[in-house]
Amino acid sequence: MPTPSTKDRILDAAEKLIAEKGYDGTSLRAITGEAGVNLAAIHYHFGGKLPLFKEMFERRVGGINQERLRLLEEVERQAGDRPPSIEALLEALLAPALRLSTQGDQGLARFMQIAGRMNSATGEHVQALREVFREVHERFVPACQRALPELGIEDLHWRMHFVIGALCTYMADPRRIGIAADGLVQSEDSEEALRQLVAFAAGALRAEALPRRAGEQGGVQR
Amino acid sequence: MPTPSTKDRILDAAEKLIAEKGYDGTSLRAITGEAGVNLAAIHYHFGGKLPLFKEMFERRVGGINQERLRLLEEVERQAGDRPPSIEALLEALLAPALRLSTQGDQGLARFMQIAGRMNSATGEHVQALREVFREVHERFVPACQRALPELGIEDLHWRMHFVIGALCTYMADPRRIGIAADGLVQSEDSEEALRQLVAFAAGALRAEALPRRAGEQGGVQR
DNA sequence: GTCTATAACGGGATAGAC
DNA sequence: GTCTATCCCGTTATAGAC
Repeated sequence: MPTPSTKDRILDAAEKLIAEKGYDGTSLRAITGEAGVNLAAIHYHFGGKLPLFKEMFERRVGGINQERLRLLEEVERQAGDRPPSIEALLEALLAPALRLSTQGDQGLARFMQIAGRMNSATGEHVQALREVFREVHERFVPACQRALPELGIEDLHWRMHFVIGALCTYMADPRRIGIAADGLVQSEDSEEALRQLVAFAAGALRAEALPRRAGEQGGVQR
Repeated sequence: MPTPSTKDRILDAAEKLIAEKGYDGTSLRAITGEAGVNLAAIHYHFGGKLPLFKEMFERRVGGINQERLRLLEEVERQAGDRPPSIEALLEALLAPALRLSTQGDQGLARFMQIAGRMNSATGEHVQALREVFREVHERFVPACQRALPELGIEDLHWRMHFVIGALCTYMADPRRIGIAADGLVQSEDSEEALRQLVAFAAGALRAEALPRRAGEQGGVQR
């Protein structure tokens, strides 16, 4: 394989370091050190820290979201007129994110960490990139609605948000659940993670809504 | 009400700014500016940025976790010999976090944002504080196991992790779901959030595990 | 396209007067 | 307990040689 270009070396180094220390915690100098390039090279190729981050992010995210949409179309095609199964839809949404983090190179795994953290992070670098997921969101919500005709649209929005939250929390640190469970769980096996998360999310989406309570507010009796 | 002490003004200012810009994105100088105190006062009272963050965090987190444990004991007491309902357990875990963020002062709401973000953030300031939640975790997992005797302990660990992920994602930015749903959702009503998240998590925890697949890896047919 | 050198600034921390 | 002044370092960004 050919030696990566300077640009790619910078992108790879940024990916690695930002995965470890976050955007604010990673200096351009740290990146140049890791990449073995000069500080000025970053400004030459990217124009600054924020554009570098954007390009680093966009390099990866497109493929993942395209794969999600491709799988979604496949599920819908196979379903024909019948509503698709919610498990199949969830797998289309979740599998690319979970799977590409171990099938591809190490850079992809690091990128997934960054993406997972971005879901609940703050800062301008985050705001600039959040809309990249809008198309996926807007395609999957109606599809899930067809799969779950009994579920109100409000409830569905809440629940999709929670599902994404669970996904991103896992992605942000795939090892942590193994640590919390004292090694009882093979938390870095992406097929196991997918199996677990699909079962979890399908059960959650199929749950009956709880009744609204008459303002008593509190009390655990039930 | 008496004028808050310098120490409290610093803590309040740190809370506000870190909620907006994160730990790395908030400078001590920004905090002194917001609090109307001198830079040296921070070092005098706290000894540095990291100790300030720790004290800011510990000021709030203890009460929330104690409330969780108190509610858990109440649920277990009411259940007696019978296994408690999973909804009651989830409410004990989730209600303090969701409710205190709107019942208390604004500082509490900000704190909950920080805590939610810390769940999937990186950096040393995070690592230092993660163990504060261990006792809650270690008390709730067995309680949920009693409520769900059919669920394997491995599966339970995965699912509790996902539930916390959904909770923290909501806490990290309670308005975002309302934005994503185009105002269809009253996302800042903590009682509604509680109702939604308890229903979601109860359905998720009660779901049947999916079968392990025989290594075929991929394919959405089902 | 890559380098050195440096500008211009902001960061956390601290000494010492009051 | 609070202030000023300052140290020392790291930050992004840029000018200009090669």
